[in-house]
Amino acid sequence: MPDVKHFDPEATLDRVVDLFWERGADTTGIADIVKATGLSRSSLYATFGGKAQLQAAALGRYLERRSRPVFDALAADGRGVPAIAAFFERLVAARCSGEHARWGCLVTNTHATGIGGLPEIRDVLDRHHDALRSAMRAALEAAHAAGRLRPGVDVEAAAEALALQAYAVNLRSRAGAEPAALLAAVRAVLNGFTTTEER
Amino acid sequence: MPDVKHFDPEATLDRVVDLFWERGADTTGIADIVKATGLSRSSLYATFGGKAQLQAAALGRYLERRSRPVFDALAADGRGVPAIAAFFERLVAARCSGEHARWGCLVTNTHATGIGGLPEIRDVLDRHHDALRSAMRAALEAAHAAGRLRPGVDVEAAAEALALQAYAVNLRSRAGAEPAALLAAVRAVLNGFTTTEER
DNA sequence: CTTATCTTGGAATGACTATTCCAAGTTAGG
DNA sequence: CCTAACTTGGAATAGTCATTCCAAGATAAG
Repeated sequence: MPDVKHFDPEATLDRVVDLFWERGADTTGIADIVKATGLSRSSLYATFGGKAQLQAAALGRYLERRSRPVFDALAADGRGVPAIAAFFERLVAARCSGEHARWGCLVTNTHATGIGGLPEIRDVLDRHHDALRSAMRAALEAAHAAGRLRPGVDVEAAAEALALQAYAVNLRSRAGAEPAALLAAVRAVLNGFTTTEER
Repeated sequence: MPDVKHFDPEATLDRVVDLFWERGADTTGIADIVKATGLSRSSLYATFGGKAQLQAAALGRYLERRSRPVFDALAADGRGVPAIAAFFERLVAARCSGEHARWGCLVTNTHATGIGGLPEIRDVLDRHHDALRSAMRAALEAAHAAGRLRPGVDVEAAAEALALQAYAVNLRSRAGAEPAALLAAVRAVLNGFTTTEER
C-alpha cells in the first residue's frame, strides 16, 4: 500500500559525500545539501534522520566505496614492495590532481573535525585505521616472504608507520604540497624498511 | 589623550588559541570567545577585526609560541638521532596525556579545515611546514656528521618523511591512538634511516 | 578641570542554522 | 475505484551566527 521513494538514497549519499569531502561537514549546511541533491528537507530528514546521522552515513559510505576497495587491493596484491609503492603513487596522484585534487581524504579530515560528533563516527575512524594498517601489514609480509625486508624490521610497527605516512599525505595535499616531495618522503620510508633488489 | 586597553590582547589570544585548538574554529562561536575571555564583542572586533582575522592571529601565535620553540630546539640540538627520538617522545606524550591530551596540533587540524579561509592562514601552514622540515634536516645532518646515517639516505626526503610522521601523530592522537603504537611507528621510520651505534 | 580620543557594555540587526509540522500528492494492495 | 500508508513540497519555528552601532565611561594631555 505504501508509496515508494522517488529518489535513490545511495546516489544522494554520494553527493553528500562529495560536499562533506570538499568543504567539510561543519561548513556545509542542510540548505547546501538540498540544493545539491535536489530533494526536499522532508525527504532528507525522513530518510537519514538529521545532519549528524547523515554525516556518519556519508563517512561510512566513503570508507566502504572509496577506501576499502583500495585497501583490499593492496592486501591482496602479493608483490610486496612494488604493491606498496604503487599504492602511494596512486594515492599522491589522486590527492594532487584529477577530479578530487586537494580535497584530501574524508576520513583523514574527520580526524581534525568530527571527533566530537556521534560515536559511530569514531567507529568509522577506527575501522578505517584497522583496514589500512592491516593492508600494509599484509603487503609487508609479502615483502618479507620475497626476501625484500631488511633484517630486524618490526612488521607491525612498519605497517603503522606506512599508514601514518598515508594520513600525512592526505593532510598535506590539502595545503598544496608538491607531489614530488610527498613521493620522495614515502619512498624514503619504504627504502628504510626494504632491501634494494629491484631495478 | 586616548584611553588605554583594559585587557591584555596577547593573553586574550592565548585563550582563543585554546578554544580553536580544542574544539576547532568553525565550531567555536564569537559568543564562546566572549564567554571565555570575559571581554565584550566591541573590544574583540576593535582589537582583532573579526573572526577570520582572529583565526589567522591565533594560528600565527600558536606557531610562534608552541611550535617554533620546539622546532628551534630540535634544529639546535647537535646530538642527531637522539634529538629526533626525544622530539617524538615528547610529542607523543604531549598529544596523548597532560593538559592538551587528544587536542592534536592546531596547525595540523587547520589543514583539514581552514584552507578556505584567509590567505594568511595558508601562509602560516607553509611557514610551519618549512620550519618543521628544516629542523628535521638539521638534525639529520647532525646524525650524518656523527656517522649514524645509513648510506644512500636522501636527507631532504628523510626530513620530509619525519615531518609527515609528526603530522600523522598529531592527527591520529585526536582519535585516541595508543601512544605505544605511535612511538613504535616513529622509531621504525627512524631506524630505517639510521645505523644502530647506540645503547 | 576640561576636552579630545579611545574603550567598553549592551542592545539591535539581518542572515543563516537545523529541525518540525502539516496538508497535498502519490502509490499499490484489496 | 478505494483506501491505508507512505512521500513530498513548502511554510513555520526557534535558535545561533557574525557583525554593527551607539551612548556611556575611562583616560591622559593641556
